[in-house]
Amino acid sequence: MKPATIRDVARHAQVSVASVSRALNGSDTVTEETRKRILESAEALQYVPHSGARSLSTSKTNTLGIILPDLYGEFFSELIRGMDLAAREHGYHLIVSSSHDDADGAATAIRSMRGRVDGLFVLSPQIDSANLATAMAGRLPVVLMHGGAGESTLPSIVVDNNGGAHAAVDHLLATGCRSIAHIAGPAGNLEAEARLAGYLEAMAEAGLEPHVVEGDFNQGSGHESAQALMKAGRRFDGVFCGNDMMAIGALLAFQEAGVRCPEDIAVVGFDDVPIAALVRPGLTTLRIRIAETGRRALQRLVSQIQAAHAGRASDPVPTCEVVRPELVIRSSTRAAASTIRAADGRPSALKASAQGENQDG
Amino acid sequence: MKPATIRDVARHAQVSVASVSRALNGSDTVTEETRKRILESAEALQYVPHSGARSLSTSKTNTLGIILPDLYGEFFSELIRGMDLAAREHGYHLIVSSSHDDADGAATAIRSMRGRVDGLFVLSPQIDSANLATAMAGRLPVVLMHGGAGESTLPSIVVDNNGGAHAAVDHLLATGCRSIAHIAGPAGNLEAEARLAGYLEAMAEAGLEPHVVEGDFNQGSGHESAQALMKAGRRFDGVFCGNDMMAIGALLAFQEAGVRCPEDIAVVGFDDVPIAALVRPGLTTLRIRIAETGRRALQRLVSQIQAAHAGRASDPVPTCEVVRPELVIRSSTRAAASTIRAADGRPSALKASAQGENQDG
DNA sequence: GTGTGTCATGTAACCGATTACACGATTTGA
DNA sequence: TCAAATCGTGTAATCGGTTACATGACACAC
Repeated sequence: MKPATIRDVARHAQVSVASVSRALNGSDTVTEETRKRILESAEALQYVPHSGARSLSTSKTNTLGIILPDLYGEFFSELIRGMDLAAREHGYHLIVSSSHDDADGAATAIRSMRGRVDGLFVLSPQIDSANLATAMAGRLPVVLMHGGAGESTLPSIVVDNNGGAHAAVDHLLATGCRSIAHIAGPAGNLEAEARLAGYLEAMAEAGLEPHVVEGDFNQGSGHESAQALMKAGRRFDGVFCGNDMMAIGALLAFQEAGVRCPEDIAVVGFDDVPIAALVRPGLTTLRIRIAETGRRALQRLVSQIQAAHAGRASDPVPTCEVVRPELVIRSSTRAAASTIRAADGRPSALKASAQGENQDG
Repeated sequence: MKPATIRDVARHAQVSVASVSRALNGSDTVTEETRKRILESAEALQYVPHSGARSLSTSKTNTLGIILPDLYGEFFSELIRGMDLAAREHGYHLIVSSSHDDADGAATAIRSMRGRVDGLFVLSPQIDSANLATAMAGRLPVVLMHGGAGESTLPSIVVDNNGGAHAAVDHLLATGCRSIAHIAGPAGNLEAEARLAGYLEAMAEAGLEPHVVEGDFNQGSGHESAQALMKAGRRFDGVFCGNDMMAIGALLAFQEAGVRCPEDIAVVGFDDVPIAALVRPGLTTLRIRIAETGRRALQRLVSQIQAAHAGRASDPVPTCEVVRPELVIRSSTRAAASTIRAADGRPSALKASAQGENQDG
């Protein structure tokens, strides 16, 4: 009835527990014949090593934890997909804890994971969670993933939100826009703030007057903000939205008001969520290869763990890896001025759009 | 340097390890004063109990595993969100293993989780994985989640795909459609097959001639299948698609061909993914409360574990819980015939659409 | 034949928590 | 005043692996 232990297997195969352990872990010197006998016994008894016992003696759990914020949707699952694939290659399991919308919740989650993971990913769009992770995690290897600048004292992977915002504005400029507004994400969200900063910088560089409306990253707020823009005293010919969902809300608002996109106003989003390729007009946006980023994050964490295990405390200089978003041009923006003469259609935009239909690269 | 153990805490607080254990697990009788001293020592030493050691002596891991197929996107993250919330309430952690597109991969994942979880969720749209789970899991409590009929010998939660398909066809009939096609999901997928069966039954009941095109659940195949329908000898006034993504592909194909929806052809999807409310026209579909389903699945598994622990082997009759999808009417279908005379607009449809805009209820 | 080295295998200590049982101190009741 | 009950705390066995070290068999060299 009770699950078989290593001693049961040893008895059944008429060898010692040490031999069983050696045979099962492949490593040491065991005769081919005894190994075979042991494997057969293990099979016969349906033996499964007790991970707790193993982790007790090796002081490794082969498990990594992921602390996620409350943002759900495509981003979440894509990230985990990439991580999981990589984790399996390295022989790790993944424990997730999602829906932490505040720093306290994240702290509790981190605490409850300590002792059962070898390393931790912390995704914290909230401002102070970064420091918090430092405090909570103690000696646990951590990889931070957030959208702020690289001022953290921990190894991290960040999206170059600032650069992405720059690229968005530059693209709008290149397609002839001169009056460009920004629908920003919620204050206090690092990603949102970095994108806003990038927008402001790019506008300043171009010598143009910025105009910002604050949204909350949801579709509804994009809709409202777009209406606010249309009511504003000024006429805009381009909008850079803090993320795709708000951009889609804005597209709908323009459509309802009879404002044509991109003829009257061009729209750029951020993230390249799958919906972005499906709405009409297709949304020009900045793509982040999420699964790929997850994979890289995992490799970072694993090599950090190995380093820690090998003696070296950790990276002397915790490096901050940057993921650069990539501009995906679809029909919500006009073709760049330089290509507009090439054909009557919109060749480059169409091509980019078609390419954008398939997920992830 | 090394993490503090319970003995370190005991020494620091000048008590025995037993008292520390008791104080930390809340349960037993400990003087308020010693408890306080112990908690202080634990805090001072940054003590974190070793989960492996604990699991060794209690033979519990407080961890549940989730085996997921390769389907990614909203469904995945919503499900885990619901599960995770419930798991936290019950004091459980969640280990995920995703991207198992075949039975072998799932088997490997199940094997590698044995011994480190107290129970397992298996999501298996592939036909034979159900039996496979039985074989692999051994005495481990399992909750199966799939879309087939309830013939399994294990406790399971299934979506009533057949009934949902019925409802979709009935709705199309009620709005006046008489020539209804079905864009099916891939053969071999339980969900797809149950939806197809529901469609065929409903059509037979209505005495109508069915017409099926096979897709693969992706947007692209919906697009192609819709084109195939337009080229078919017959003219259709309604399409029921196996899922929302294919329905969206179909909507685009109709739009491109100048076929109006819902005037020329009405479209119904399945799943109610968030995009469904965002496309124009808003997609009428069958909503599954994914997060809620995840929460219920978790409670099932936990009570099963408790039952097993309390002595009873498991449910004598493994019950199969059914989740009934709910029809969400948006503007991709006409209003039902009975309400069409109520006003010139499309009151019931609009109302349902607005309601459908907010996620999950 | 004895010594030395190699190699497969066995013995037992250890990892860190839980908990049955033991123990001593105090309270309660007759 | 003594026996019994109650209560807080300590001691040590236990969970199931891993692994340093011990052991014994055998080969080879002298």
